[in-house]
Amino acid sequence: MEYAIKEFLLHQSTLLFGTNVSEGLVQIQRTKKDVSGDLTLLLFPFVKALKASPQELGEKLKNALQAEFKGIQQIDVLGGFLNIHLSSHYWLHALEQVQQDRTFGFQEADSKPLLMVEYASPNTNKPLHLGHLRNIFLGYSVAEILKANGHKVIKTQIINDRGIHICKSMLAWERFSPLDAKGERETPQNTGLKGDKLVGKYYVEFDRNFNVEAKEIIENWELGKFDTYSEEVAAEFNRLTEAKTGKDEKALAGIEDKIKDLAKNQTTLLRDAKEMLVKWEARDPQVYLLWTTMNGWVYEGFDVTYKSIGVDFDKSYYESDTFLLGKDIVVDGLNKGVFYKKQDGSVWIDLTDCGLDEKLVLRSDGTAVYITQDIGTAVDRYKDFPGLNGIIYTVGNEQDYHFKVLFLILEKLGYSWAVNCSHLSYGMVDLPSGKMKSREGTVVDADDLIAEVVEKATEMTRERGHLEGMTDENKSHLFNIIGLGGLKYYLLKVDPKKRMLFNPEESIELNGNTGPFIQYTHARICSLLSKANYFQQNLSDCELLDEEKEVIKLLTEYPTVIREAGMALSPAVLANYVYELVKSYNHFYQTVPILIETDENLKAMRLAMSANVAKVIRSSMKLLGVEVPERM
RNA sequence: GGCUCCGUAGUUCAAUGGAUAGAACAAAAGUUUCCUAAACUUUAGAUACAGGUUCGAUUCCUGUCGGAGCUACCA
Repeated sequence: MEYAIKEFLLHQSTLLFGTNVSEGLVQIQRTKKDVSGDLTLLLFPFVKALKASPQELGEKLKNALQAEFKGIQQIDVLGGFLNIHLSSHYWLHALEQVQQDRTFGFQEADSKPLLMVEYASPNTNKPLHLGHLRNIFLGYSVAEILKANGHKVIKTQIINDRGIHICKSMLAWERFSPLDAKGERETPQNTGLKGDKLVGKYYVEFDRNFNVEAKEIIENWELGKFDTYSEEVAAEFNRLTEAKTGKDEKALAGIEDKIKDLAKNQTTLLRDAKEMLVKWEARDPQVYLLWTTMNGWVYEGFDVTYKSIGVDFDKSYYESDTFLLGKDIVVDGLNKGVFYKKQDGSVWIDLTDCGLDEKLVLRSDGTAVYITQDIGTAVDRYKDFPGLNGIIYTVGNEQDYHFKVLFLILEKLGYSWAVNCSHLSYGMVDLPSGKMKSREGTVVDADDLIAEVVEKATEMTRERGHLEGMTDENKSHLFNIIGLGGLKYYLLKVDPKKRMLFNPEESIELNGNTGPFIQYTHARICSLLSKANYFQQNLSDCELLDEEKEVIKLLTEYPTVIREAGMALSPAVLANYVYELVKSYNHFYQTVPILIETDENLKAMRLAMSANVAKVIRSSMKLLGVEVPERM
């Protein structure tokens, strides 16, 4: 309708206004909530272009539109707004269309180019935490939304399974893990610990011992024991004395940090970890075995977590396979003149013409840096998946700059697909106590959190749910989807780009703008439909109440919402939509009788409407990765 | 220092440059002879500050103040 009116105005513009109007002037939008009407045409843009008063214009357009469109029941001219009321007949027809469309809101599958969505991207030295959960839910949901928009999508993760941090937990396990009666060190089997938790424990253990050792070194330095004293340390201590006498507290803290860093570099633990990394790179059999064993534990642990939250990947990439990639591309780029070499042999790209800095792409010793690898992996992925038309990287916004640089480099190297790559950048998750810091132990563990929300859901559902006759298996599935649904919805309803606050109490709330609230409405509709023995049938003409029109109006917006969510890569758009739909349905449910309605036509229509609300709830929540129950 | 992002009710979040800035939570008051009260209905409460562009600004521009991030031959 919106489109038809626009076309009409454009085609008839000479007749109506006496002159041509450009497309941008015709602005039609949904009528604001507390104003009566369905569509609103803005008159302001014409006022300026045509030098006519809004009233005058409004009346003229009102008559023309009413004569042209049968679906228009009434038009109000209110200030600069022309509010169009559409007829019951029109809305009934719209509902019928929603009803008949089995994949309502979705575009034809595989009608759009192949995309890759990368998300999760864990390290194998630590278990997953709350920040990963936002990342994972977001990436998964965006992949689903893109599919709904007709794209073919490959879901992928890149696992950071190598590097000094991995060696740290390996070393700590070798050094500090106690031996059991059989002379074995701790394993997931003999401790019952989840593999990722066990490895994470030793990463922490490394850090603890390493700090102790660094502290001892500093104490020795302070005592004047100079055996490991370098000139640099001596210089820092001199500065420290100066700062102390000058009482410059800011400088003092800086110098102390610097000394700490120097001490850390002197520790045998770090030295040994570095040595281990060198051995790993040389494929030392013993180190390699330890590495594959411990990583294996971690993957088993991750799989448990992934399974519990219902996400999966079509392909996993491992940094141990990809960390050498990209060097040949750099050489290529050097020849093409995209990069340049400095005197020490390091390779750079000059991005100052794009308002950025110069950026290192290869170290002076010829080894790769992070971005080298990223260039290599991106190119590699296009080889793995012919026809790939873009990669979406779900990575925190602290890497905004990195991705800006990466995409620019790819573009400069002449890869045409670089323009289709995008960084799905999301904000940090803060706790009420402030930032999550692994060092301070304020990280919220993913498994713990999931267990907690499910437990809470169990408790609440036992209290007020309708569980009669359900098997234990069904019950535990229900508790699971309520708890998880609440958590997912809580993390997804906020605009991904924005930093958000995670309030543990709110995340398990059941009232208000929450997952369970939406799930509840779905369950209630299912119950209603089963009591009515509902089956789909054609609708007869009838007069609609405002409450009914409101709901149908929202239903018809679903396809647009999916498109918008896809363009913005934002599940939040969908979450806000489904919440609005549910609110307006609940209002209807509370005000208008359904089962006890005596007019069969009306009753049938209300049931049909309810069924389609349930359908859209199911569909949109699925795009968020949230299951909805039929009873709760 | 340079660059980027963010400042909306007590709190957490909404609002393609459009009407009286929406919700939720918390607070106060109500609604079960009726379809699941995990619901619904009321009440009270906000655009950091100062300019500018515009018929019209929470939205765009400039400045101030406040917060966060990036600015590694780390990943």
